[in-house]
Formats: sequence, C-alpha cells, structure tokens
Amino acid sequence: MKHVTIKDVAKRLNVSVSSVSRAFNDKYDIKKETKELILRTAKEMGYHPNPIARKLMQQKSYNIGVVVPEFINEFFSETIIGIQDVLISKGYQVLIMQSNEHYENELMNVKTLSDNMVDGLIVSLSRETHNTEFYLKLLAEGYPIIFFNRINDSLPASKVIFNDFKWSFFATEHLIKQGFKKIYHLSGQNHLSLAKNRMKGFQKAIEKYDMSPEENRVIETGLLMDEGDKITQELIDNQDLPEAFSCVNDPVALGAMRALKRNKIKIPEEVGVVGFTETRLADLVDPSLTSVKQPTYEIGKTTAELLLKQINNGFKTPETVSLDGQLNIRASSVRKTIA
Amino acid sequence: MKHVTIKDVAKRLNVSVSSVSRAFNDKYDIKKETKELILRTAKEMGYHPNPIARKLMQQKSYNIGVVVPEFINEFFSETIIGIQDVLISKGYQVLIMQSNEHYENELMNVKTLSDNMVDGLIVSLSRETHNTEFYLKLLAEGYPIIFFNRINDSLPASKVIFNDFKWSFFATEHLIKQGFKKIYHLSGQNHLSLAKNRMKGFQKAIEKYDMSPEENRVIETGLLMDEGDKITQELIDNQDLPEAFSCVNDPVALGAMRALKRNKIKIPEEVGVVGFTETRLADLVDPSLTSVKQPTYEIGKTTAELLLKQINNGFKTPETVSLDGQLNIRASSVRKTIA
DNA sequence: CTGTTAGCGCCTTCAG
DNA sequence: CTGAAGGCGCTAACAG
Repeated sequence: MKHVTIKDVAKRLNVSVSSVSRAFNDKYDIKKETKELILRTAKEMGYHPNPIARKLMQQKSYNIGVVVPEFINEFFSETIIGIQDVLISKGYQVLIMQSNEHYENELMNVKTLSDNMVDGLIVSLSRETHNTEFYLKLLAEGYPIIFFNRINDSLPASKVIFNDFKWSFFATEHLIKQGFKKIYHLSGQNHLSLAKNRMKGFQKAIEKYDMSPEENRVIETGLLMDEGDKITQELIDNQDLPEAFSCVNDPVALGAMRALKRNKIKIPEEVGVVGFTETRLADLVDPSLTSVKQPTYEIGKTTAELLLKQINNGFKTPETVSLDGQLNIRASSVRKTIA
Repeated sequence: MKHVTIKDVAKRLNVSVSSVSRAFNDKYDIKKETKELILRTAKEMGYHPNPIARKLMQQKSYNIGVVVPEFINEFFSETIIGIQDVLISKGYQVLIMQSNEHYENELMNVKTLSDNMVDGLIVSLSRETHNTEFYLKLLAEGYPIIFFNRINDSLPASKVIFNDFKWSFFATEHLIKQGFKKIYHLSGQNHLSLAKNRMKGFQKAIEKYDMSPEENRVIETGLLMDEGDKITQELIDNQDLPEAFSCVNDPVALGAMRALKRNKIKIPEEVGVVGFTETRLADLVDPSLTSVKQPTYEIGKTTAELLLKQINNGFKTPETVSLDGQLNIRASSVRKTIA
C-alpha cells in the first residue's frame, strides 16, 4: 500500500531526483545508460510516478467529464464506449454522470465536474434544459466543452450531431416507395432540435413526392413508448388511422405497434411502421422494426477527438460535425404485396 | 480558466493561508467571525479548494475503479448507477472500465486503475477470467476490492451476489405449479458459478416435486440468444420438445421463443418459458416473458457500501452478501387452462 | 548530461 | 485563536 517515491529511487541509486524524473520524461537529455539503469531499478522497486503529484505540477487533471441524460439507454452507453476508447488511450480518465433528464441534476453534475477540475466536458443536454447560462459562462472562460446529440443550436461550442433531417427524409421516402399512401409522423416535442429536424425531414419527403401535407400530417406525441401507444389508440378510436407511421424514435414506434397489435391490426399489411435510432430491440420485436441506425460509437469517438483537439490546440471557432447513419429495412415496413 | 488559490484569498484579507485552510476544514479552532468572513469572500472570489492538491496531501485519490464485463447490458448499467449514487455522495469519483469479457482487458484495466491510485476497486469478472493471481497480490497488499455478480469463490475478498440457486428453484417451481409436466433447463457453461447455481436450483425443484431427473433434464446451451434458438430448433427437429423451458437467462429464453414461434408452436399453450435476470425486454416481447428480476440497483449500492466500509475501517474478514430478487410472472409461463 | 532549488496548492504541526 | 514553516511527489528552470 505504501508507495515508492521518486526520492527512494534517487537515494538508492545515488542520483538526484531530477535524473529519475528525467528518465521518466523523454523530453530531457539524459545519458542512455543512466536512464536505463534508473528505469530498471525503478521497476524493481515497484516505483511509478504518482499521477496526482504530476497533475498538481502540470495543472491538469487528465480527467474528462461526460454528462448524459442516462446510460441505461443503448445509444448513450455505446457512445460512451467511443468516448472512452479515444480518451483513455491518450491517458485521460473519464468521469461519467447522468442527469436523468433533469436540468437541475445536469447543472449539479457539470458543477461537480468543473469543481473537480476536469480538463474538458462532453455534454448531451437533458430534455428539460432550456437555460444554458452556465454553459455560456464556462465557454466564455475558455473551458473546453463539446456537445453531442442533444444540443442547443445557440451555444457557441463545437457539436457532433446526427443528420436527423436527412435520415428522417429517407425513412419516410422508404415508406412512400413501399406504396403507403397516407403517412403520419409521430413526433417528439418541438423544442428538441432532434425532434424538429426529424419532423422536417418527414415533411420534406411528403413535399417532394407531391403528397398532401394535410393528409400526411405530424402529430406531436413525445418520446416514450406509452405516448406512442396512447396516440395510436386514439387514432384507432377516432377511425383516423393512416397507412403508415414514421416515428420520432423506436420507443414511440414500439408503442404504436403495441397498440396496433392489441387492436388486431396487421403490421405491415394494414399499417406500416418505421422507427428511428434503432436499438437491438428492433430485431427482436415481432414484426422486426425498420429503423434508422445511428453511428453511436463514431459519434462518441468524434466527440472525444474534437475535445482533445480543443484541449491541445486551444479554442478556435466552433465546428459542427454531422454524421450519417443507415436505414435498416425490416418487416414492419415492407409490404408483402406491392401495388 | 485561471484558478483562484488559497493564497489569493489570504492576501486579500490579510490573513494567513492557514486561516483560510482552517476555514474550509471544520476540524480546527478558528474564530467564528473570521471563518465566516473568509468563507464569504472566498465565495465572492470564486475560490474553492483545489482537489488535486488536497489529494496529494491526503494521499488519497478519492477515485474508485469499477471493472465490468460490459455496460451495454442493462444489468451492469443499472448496477453502476447504484455504485455511483453511493460513491459520488461521499465525494468519490467513479472510473468505469469494461473488459468486454476478455481476461487481458480486465487485467489491463485493473492495472491502469491501480496505477492511477484508485482508493478501491469494484470488479465483476469477465467470462474468461480463471487466473486470479493479480487480484490475490493486490488483496495481499491490503488493497480494497469488492467483487460482485461474476465472482470467483476462492478469492479472499468481500462479495455481493445474487441467490441464483434459490430463484432458479422458484422459477422452476412456478412452472411445475402451472402444471407443466416435462421441463428442460437450458443452462450456461458450467464453469460459471452463476450458471451452475441456476442449474442446481432447477434440479432441486425437480427433485422436491418427485419428478424424474432423466425426463426433466439439463441441456448445456450457453448464454446467447442464438444458442437458445439453435438448441430449441434441434429439439423440435428431434421431436424432443418438453412442455416448458427454464432458462439460464433471458437471451437464451428469447432465443427459444424465437425458434418456437418460427415453428408455429404456441407459447405458453404448447410450451411455457421462463427466463432469468430480466431486462426491460421481458415486457416487450410477445408473449411477455416470465423472468427473475435481480435487484440491480441494490447490488451496486451494497457493493459500494461494502467498499467504503473497507476503505474507512480497514480490511477485516471477507463477507459475502447475498441478495434476493423476485419472480415476475408474465404470459409466457401462465397456462390459460390449468389442468 | 546532472544536481540544486523552487515551486504546484494545500494541510498540519509548532510556536506564539 | 492565528501565523510561519515544512512537506505531500513531482517537474522545470538554472547552474554547472
């Protein structure tokens, strides 16, 4: 438990502590043999530099804070893996905190982390976060922060996002090409840029194929399975069912499917469904769910790389990286008989 | 970006640094008014103690390392939340690493963490880990380590485990009470104590209800969905289908269900299924899956508390805490018509 | 190439 | 109750 220090090694070899230090930091001149000797005996003695002392000197914590809404969700855990892979390989440690979608928790987490002197921050905003004052203050101080996925357009920081517009367009286009005539978009709350963009992608596809925007409309639903279920049930009750649903995310799509199945409505024969941001669930449900796959690992990796760049080179002008995904077509949206 | 230090505060108030330090550490005598004055102006100036310097003094990192096989899996992410909740509230930071089920990664992670002077370690062993030498060495040095879930019985350390035997017994008993006559246990590899215990729980139930151990047998399957699917398909092909499956975990159960559904065999009317270690999936699949719920959050919490106790009070004798769960009965195992 | 010295920011005796 | 001084382990000038 007692740690060997640089002094112990120096004493043992009758050299100065600086020599030992130098042996462990290539950047200084030191005779090859002494260096090797030091390294060897240091290893024998079980010495290795105390990272905390080093951090104190360098005024760097080599800690990076990550704040996400949650990490039960596959999307975020996969992203975190990407973040960690990059950061750990560069000698950083990653401190992960979750806001549970609450602004207060998020703020507290960010404060805790900055109080702990993390060298940078990676943040995905909670659903509740409208007040971005604290981020603005940190950014003004030059604190490196990168946002991903749940972003706020107005923050002057670098961001990594998914091209929601484009892929929602493709998902909708796929439904149209499958011959579905009347399509509703079950959307998320409009203040989330992610939801807004998916909605716009849907509308763009409707427009492009000269379909009526009144008949192919948007219904604000939410992000949860129960919300998708509830809205779908209402549509069924009102005899207002479309031929297909383009959904803001997989939970809403699964909710819609649950309601449809409960009412013995066949998927995709009677109603087609596509989701967004697929999880492994997409393959497991019956019928399997067509969904847009986001490059989760890449998102994390890119975010971390952007952060490192900013830490090392200083803050230039914010850049926004937009990544692409893929549409995985499965049973829920493929008509057995195409008209 | 530039941090206010204890000196700045001292200078501003014309007091000594020690007074400022004392103001921030209740344990010393200091006049109430000066303390308040210091605290107030410190706050104004945006000062707060540099945790790194503090750590250097106290020879503590206030970091805890957590190594798990993975955290895409709900089980582990939920456990980690329990761990974090306890540890963060006590001023610790949690460094999470994953082994991806590989011994080498696990070893590297543990080394990285101990090199970074974590004050303690929480570990869930990878599937591959047979060699426990490094843990033995650390434990011998008095390094606080707690193991959970994936443990190795022979390690002289405290552990938090789930009572697999008992709950597998209950799951099987439930099937028996539902009137299923011929039950197979789809088990995991036998070298995992977790799989072994679930198998034994199954056998115990069969024994208790005087059912034939030849007819109600164990089939070594694995832990993956595809393995459950494959074995079930083989049983169907060989006309050797039981009336019910007790499965080592949910993926295997879901695999079995997939094979059954593909072959138009009705669940639970023709074949009942129960899983183990339920995920949110259990509720989503059709029919919903009966499974044993583990107290994931509690497991994490208990593990963290055990670790803190050991850090604060020193290592006494190892203790093993065994937690209980609950059997969530759903459609997959409930016979519409009970004999 | 190597040793000496002065901190990094804080805590903690030891005097007073 | 308060100040001065030493040191946690390491790095970075500065001499030599």
